[in-house]
Parts: sequence; structure tokens; C-alpha cells
Amino acid sequence: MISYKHMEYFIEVSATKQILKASENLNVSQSTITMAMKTIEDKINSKLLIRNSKGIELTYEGFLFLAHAKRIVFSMNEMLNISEENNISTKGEINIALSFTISGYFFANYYAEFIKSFPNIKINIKEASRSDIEKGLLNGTFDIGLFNVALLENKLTLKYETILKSSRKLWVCSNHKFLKQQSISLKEISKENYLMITVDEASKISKDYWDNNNLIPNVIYETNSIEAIRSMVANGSGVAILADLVYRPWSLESRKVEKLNVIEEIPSIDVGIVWAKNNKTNNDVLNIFRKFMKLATNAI
Amino acid sequence: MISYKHMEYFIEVSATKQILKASENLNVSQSTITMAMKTIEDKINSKLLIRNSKGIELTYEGFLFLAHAKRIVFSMNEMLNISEENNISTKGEINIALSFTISGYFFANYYAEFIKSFPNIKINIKEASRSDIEKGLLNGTFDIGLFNVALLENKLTLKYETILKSSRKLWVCSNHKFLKQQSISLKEISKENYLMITVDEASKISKDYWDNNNLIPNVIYETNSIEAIRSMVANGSGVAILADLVYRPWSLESRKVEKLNVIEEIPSIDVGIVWAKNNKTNNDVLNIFRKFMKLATNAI
DNA sequence: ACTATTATATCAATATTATTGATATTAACT
DNA sequence: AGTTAATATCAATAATATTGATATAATAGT
Repeated sequence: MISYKHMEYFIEVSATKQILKASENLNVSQSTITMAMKTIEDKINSKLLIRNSKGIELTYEGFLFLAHAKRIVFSMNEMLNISEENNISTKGEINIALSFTISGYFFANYYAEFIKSFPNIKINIKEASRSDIEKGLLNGTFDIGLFNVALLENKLTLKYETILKSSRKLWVCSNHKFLKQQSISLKEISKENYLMITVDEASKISKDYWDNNNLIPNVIYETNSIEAIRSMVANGSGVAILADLVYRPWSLESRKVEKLNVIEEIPSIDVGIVWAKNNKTNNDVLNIFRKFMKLATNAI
Repeated sequence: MISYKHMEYFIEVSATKQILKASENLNVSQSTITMAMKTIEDKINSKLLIRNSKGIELTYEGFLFLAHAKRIVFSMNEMLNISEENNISTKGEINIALSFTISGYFFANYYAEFIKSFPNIKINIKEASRSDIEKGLLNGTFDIGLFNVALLENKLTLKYETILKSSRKLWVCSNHKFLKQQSISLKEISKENYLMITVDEASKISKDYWDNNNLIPNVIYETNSIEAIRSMVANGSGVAILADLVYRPWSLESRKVEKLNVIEEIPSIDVGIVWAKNNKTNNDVLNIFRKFMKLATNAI
């Protein structure tokens, strides 16, 4: 089985361009490296190295493997240092503001894990509109905001990091004719009954991509409730374009909702963690929270 | 030694919350998992699981480990599929435009690797200003642009992905008094002789962060040449704020350049790969190039 | 054409590590 | 106190990694 060691070996071989030199740098025998390289190539099932009398060269697959290996070794090293962090006892308080969508469909899981892990950090949560969150961050009411940063206005005074991209798909009921098609265009969708979600400026974004394609959806219903749309889609009342973020596979009832890709470019929801550049709050605590959210959401 | 297997085990244990169930799902004995978990904890040197009579719970370290493990397993799976891609024989042509900085300090290595890996893809490279690149992408002259996307203007018609963030630091000579200081502020820098780089709209960005802090640098020299600045900094003629991207550890001469962090927030160079949404060029080729650049630059 | 040099490859012996099955231990219910 | 349902331990065994000695191959210099 390929191990962490194998990858360190491979990285050293790539760096030195010679199996022998790599083995010397790693304090193992040359045959160890030769064998290890062979093991990797067997498992990957493709040649990674071109051996010649001067040393080795990477194949394209080797180059790809190297990129992955470096990432893995990097991640591994971070893991090995986990024990040193030990900031579980950090005390403090953070005021967090969430947009409606983030609050309902994103934050709950992470919140539970966070308070379990950091019992001494008090989190105050408030739901607010994107513009109110931005104002609050700037006047110090909130320390951290979580919302769709595609809409961020105060780009000079607020900093952010995107932690999750969630693409928008077409939702249809389980016996919809679209399910038999290879591809679906906005033009076709414009002929269907369309359910418009209005929460968190979604209709503003929606207008943009319909306008860009010179089309108008046949809106039969407008609502702030994602659950309402889910039900209506499931029983065939219409279709909607919504982010994967708010999708839940159907559980209780028999009727299901299916997701389909749309040909045209539709912007994703970019969930971001936002803070004011000049925020003076206990920085340890903010850093822990930011780091936590990044790590948690990175976990594929 | 921790292996890939260990991580799969750990992920399954986290998912089932029980060592026994995990062992059944993985078709190994319960003691195998118990031992494997112990091996991991020994190597990481911290408890990852809280064992109780109902099963297990993750500690905070366990939660962090899980995030890493998932990423690693994901990366591993991608690696194992490397052999299937096999798009080395793809034929085509791409017109690429680079900003000056990217051309001189970033692209060369990747270019060599790319043409070696894809001998049947012809790459035409042109150096141009950021605004000319944007125009060229929109009118079809260029397929792909590489430049600092912090400056991107045509956000609606061009798409991009950031592939590298390079932060800006203060460069000083090796016997500079700043090297003895704990921290350096823009205010202190404003009293030094300052060397201003003007290439690729750098002075525009520079003006922004000096203005934001209500300070004016004492510019004694303006140049388009990063090499000129490097030499002048090295022999003590002045200091400069430049991106890590263009830093090279000194080699030939004895005088060196040192890099220091500045207290104030200074924007990074965000190297991005940019293309027109409506570009009709052979999409296989563009995808290969984009994927290649992402992978290559991701490799820490 | 020969030889010295500098690489990688092979292979059987050995060392290390992972896995197992049987059994012990533990904590929570009843 | 006894039952249940979980994890922990441990010595035997299986699987894997490493080694040292040796083979093979390509290149450069004469």
C-alpha cells in the first residue's frame, strides 16, 4: 500500500532527479527507493519516471503525481503539528452575523462542532440582511459575517475568504420531461412554470443571468421560503434554479426533487467569511474561528 | 508509519462513530481498527477519539485530523485515476497573453513542463498590458490571460480562477536597521528612501495602500525594472515593497536582500487565469491548460 | 573498440509493521 | 449482580519494506 513515506521518497527523487542521490539524502539504500518507485507505479498503474543513464525524468503522470504528493505531505505535516496548537482553552466571545440562507442551510453543523471543541468561546449569532451585516462589521456590532461574498459591497474596508462555492442547478420533479434530455437551456426553462426564490437577494442575481441571456422566466410564484419551493417542485407545480447548498435529498415523502445542470453560465453562491480590516476584537479568538471554518469546509 | 489505509479507517470510524461497525464495513477485524487508531494517535501525539461504552466521539484534534484525512484520501483517489486521463496526445493551439510580471517571474517553469507534457498543443505567448489582455480575450485574439486579477475590469464577460496569491513584503538590505525591529509600519517606511516599481500597474496599487494610511512614501527612484530595484535594495540605496512572486534569494553576489512583513494590510498579487465566457476555441485544449496550471500551482 | 564511470534494476535474506483471533476490560442498563 | 455492547490487549502470523550484493545499461573519454 502506498504510504506517506512513498510520497516523501517520490518528492525527493523529483527534486534530485536521481534515485541514488535521493536515497543518500533520505538515508536509505538505493534499492529501497527503486522498489518504492515501482510500488507507486504499480498502484497508480502508469509510468511516473523515465529512467536513463543520467538519472530520471518525470512523465506527465509523474508531474501530476508530484503535485498531489506535495499537497498530501504538506497536509500530513500540518496534521503532525495538530497536537501543538492546543488552543481549546482559549476564552473569548465572537459576534457572528449570518444571512438567511447561510443560517438555515449551512452554519448549523459547524456551529455544533465549534462549541463542542471550544467550550470557552461564546458565540453570539444574529441573522441579518447582507447590507446590514456589512454595516455591523464596519461599526463593530459584528466581528464576523457569513454570506454570499459575490454581493459584497465594501470591498476596501472588509476582508473576506471564500470557504465554499455552491453552484446553482435546475430543480425539477422526478417525472419531468427534462430528465430525459441531454442538456437544458435557459430558453427551454423560460417556457416552464418558474418558482422564484426571493430570499437573500437571490432574485437580484437571478435577474442578472436571465437578462444576460435576453430571456424572461415565466414566474408563477415568488417566495422567501426554500421549503415552499422544494414542495412545489416535488409535486410538479413548477421548476426553480437554486444552489446545491440548500438541496436536501428527499426523505419523508415519496415525491422527489432532481437536480439538473443548465447549459448557460449561472453564478455560484460563494459562501465567504467576512471581517472588518480594522476590527480590534481579541484576535486569537477570531483567528481560531476563521481557521476552524476554513478547515471544516475544506473537508470535501 | 501512517498510511493511506489508516486514514480510510479513521474516516470510517468517524462516520460510524463505532470502531466495531467501522471494522465490519471495512472487512477487517475490530482489533485492526483499534490498533490503527492507536498508531495514528501515537504519531500525531494527541488523542483523537474519546472512547466510551456506546462507541467513540471525536476530540477537536480528531475533528482536525478528519478534515485533513478527507482531503488526503480525496487527493489520493485523484492520483489513482491519473492513468485514465491520458490526454497527452490532444492536439490544438492556445493563444496566451501574460502581464509583464507573470511573464518574467512566474510562467517560465510551468511553460517548460507544459510543452514537455503536451507536445501536440502549440502555445503562442504574448506579453501585454492588463487592459490589452482583457480586450484581446473579449475579441478572441487571446484564449487565456494570466495576470493580477485584483485589477480585473470586465468581471461580467470574463471568467477567472485565482491560482496563486503572492503577498507583498518590504525588501531591505542585509544590514538594515529594520532587521532588528519586531515590527515595521508604513509610517516608518515613509521616512526611508523608497524605490517605486511601476510595472503592471503596481504604482496604482501602491498609491491605494499609501493613501489608505494617509502617508506618502519618499520616492527617490521610479523604474519598470524589478532587477534594478533588487540591486539598489541590496546595496542599501533604498527600500521597496514587492511581491514574493518576484523575490529570488541572492546567488552571485555577497550582498543580499531580506524580506520583512509590514504591519498594515497590503494587498497581495492574485495571479489568475482568465478567459472569455463565450470563447469558442477547442475546449478540450483550454480545459487541459487550465487544469494543468491549477494543479501545477497548487503544488505548495 | 575498450574501459571507467555513473546510473538504475533485481533478488533473496532480513527487519519491520499490520492483522488476526481469542480473551480481557469497561461502562451503562436492567 | 448480571447482561449487553462496546473498546483494549497480546502473542502468533501475515504482509510489506528494506537491505546488501550483484547485475545491467548508457555515456564519455581515450
